[in-house]
Amino acid sequence: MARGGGLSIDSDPIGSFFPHKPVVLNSFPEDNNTINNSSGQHKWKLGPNMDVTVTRNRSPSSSPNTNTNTNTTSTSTSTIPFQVNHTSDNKRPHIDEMDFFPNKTDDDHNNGINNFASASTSAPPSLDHLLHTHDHSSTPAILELKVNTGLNLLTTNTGSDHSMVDDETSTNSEEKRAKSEMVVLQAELERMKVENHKLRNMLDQVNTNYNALQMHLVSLMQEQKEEEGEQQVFDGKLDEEKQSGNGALVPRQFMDLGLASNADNNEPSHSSSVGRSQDLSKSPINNEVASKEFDTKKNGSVSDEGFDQDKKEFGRGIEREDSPSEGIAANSNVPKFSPPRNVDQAEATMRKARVSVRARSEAPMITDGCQWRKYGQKMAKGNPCPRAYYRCTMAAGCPVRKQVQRCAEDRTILITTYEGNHNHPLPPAALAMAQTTSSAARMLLSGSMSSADGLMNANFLTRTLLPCSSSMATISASAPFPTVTLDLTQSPNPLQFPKPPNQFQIPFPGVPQNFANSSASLLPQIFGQALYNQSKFSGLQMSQDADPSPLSNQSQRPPPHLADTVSAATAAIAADPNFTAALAAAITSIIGGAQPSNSTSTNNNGTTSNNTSNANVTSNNNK
DNA sequence: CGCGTTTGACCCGCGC
DNA sequence: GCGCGGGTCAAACGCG
Repeated sequence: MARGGGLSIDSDPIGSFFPHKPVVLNSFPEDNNTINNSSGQHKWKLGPNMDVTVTRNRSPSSSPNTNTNTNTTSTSTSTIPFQVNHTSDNKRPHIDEMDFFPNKTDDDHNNGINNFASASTSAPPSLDHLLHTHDHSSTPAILELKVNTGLNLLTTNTGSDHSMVDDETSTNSEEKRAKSEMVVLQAELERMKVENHKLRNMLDQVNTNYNALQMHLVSLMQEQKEEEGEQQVFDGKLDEEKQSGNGALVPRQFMDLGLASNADNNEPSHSSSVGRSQDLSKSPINNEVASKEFDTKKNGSVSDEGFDQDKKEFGRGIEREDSPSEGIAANSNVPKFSPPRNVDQAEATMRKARVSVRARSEAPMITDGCQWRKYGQKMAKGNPCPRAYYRCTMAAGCPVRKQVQRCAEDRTILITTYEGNHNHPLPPAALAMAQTTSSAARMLLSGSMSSADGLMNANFLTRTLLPCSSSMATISASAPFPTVTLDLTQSPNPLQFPKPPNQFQIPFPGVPQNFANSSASLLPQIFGQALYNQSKFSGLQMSQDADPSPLSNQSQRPPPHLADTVSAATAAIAADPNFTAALAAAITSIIGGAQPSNSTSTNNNGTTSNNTSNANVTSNNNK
């Protein structure tokens, strides 16, 4: 292939791999997906068409249930069949026994009660689990539960009764002793039943409260986001004028795949960096420290325990200039509840967090409202489709990058992986995707704190987002890059709405335009809100609620009808047989704009954003 | 000529 | 130490 050439016919290998051939749906394409499957993963079914994969950066020994994946990976893979009852929030779903707190550190143990509190706040199912697994109490949380149940008292009583019985055995018959024991055991059983009943009631109440709060918060978020979006559309030109006039950036909205609460967003000089020294040299306003320099200094300058290990653990590419004292806690107005070490770990995790969006599209790239410049392309192992690397060019030195690759199994699926934090305001057209990915990243952070959280988050996500439809979230906190995958490719119910097996669905023929528009506008918000909401609930994220991100700045307003919104969205999803195609197009349409692709897929309803950079459509379109 | 893409080379981390 | 794979660089190149 000849070099260069912006519009050469064969300049887009990614697009060229689109086969226009039959696609097998619902075959759990992640099995061979190089992005989702790059390392050890936990997979489980969350529903009829609901597969969630959790991959965690842990030592191989931390995964007790190890199955070999189809791909040869360096980390172990665990598959956990996991059925979740979506129909009842207050009913106890039967969850197979899992270790929600594997490999807890002493610090975690010391905060067991807090963990338990956060767990109960973020995901009620964990309580169910605790109830089921209290016999295996290896964590303070479970021990605490035991104490509350009064089981210890029962045990004591049993012991004393035993002694009484033993005293009587010298004078009474063996039968009397047996009877006494039986009475004691029956009494104990009754007590346990009462305790169990109480606990169940407590659980129900907690669930109820949780759901109420959950809905309330999501509704608040929803309302606020809508308001904010309008406000930003309105203010867009003003901000631009300010920037051009004063030369000072007025942060309006940042796409934040990292810690949104970090003040980095307001100070690009403190933003996390995925760039390298060469990039920095090109960027006059970029204050990022070159990664190589950092690498040479890090051992000396970074004394925080565990950080170096984190660097190794997450592989190369963790480039942060912030001292460990900076970041979440330092920039947060909320006191830290977690040990600094955990914060650092989480921070390192977030700085590496990636959000991957899987969507069906023939277009070479999803138009997400940002401007991207392609800087590389590589053949990735296990995927005949090349992976393209793009860098955000909306602002000099913006560290955000994305990778675009087609799924090996289903080349109609375009996998876009975002990494890094924008150091510049985003156009309104980019907000939807930015907020979605940002929220997903936050969720990933919360999920990365422990595998338990990951499970709970995924569970929460599916329960909250789409209680009656397919799962779209994959948590892949894998080494080296923890990733949240938003899977927009699966139809909600393949049995109800079987896809035409041999064709790629063009989004809008046959799809009511209003659906395309409505669902397109709803889904990213739902994703973002739910994900964000989830993250706010969980563990470490609780300690950084002083989130400077626009989402967190939202004023508290009366809760609107979020339930209506969600239900409307899910209904729309469920009602549309072309769900996946429409959804793929939805993203492109909602975020901005004109999909310049000349392909037959996506969004061509002419919805263009007048203020968007519609970037990316480049020569890659054809191929 | 500027801008963006292409693509081989290079760097780095990791596993053996 | 070596090879592999992911990620990035930057010169070459084409288009407008």
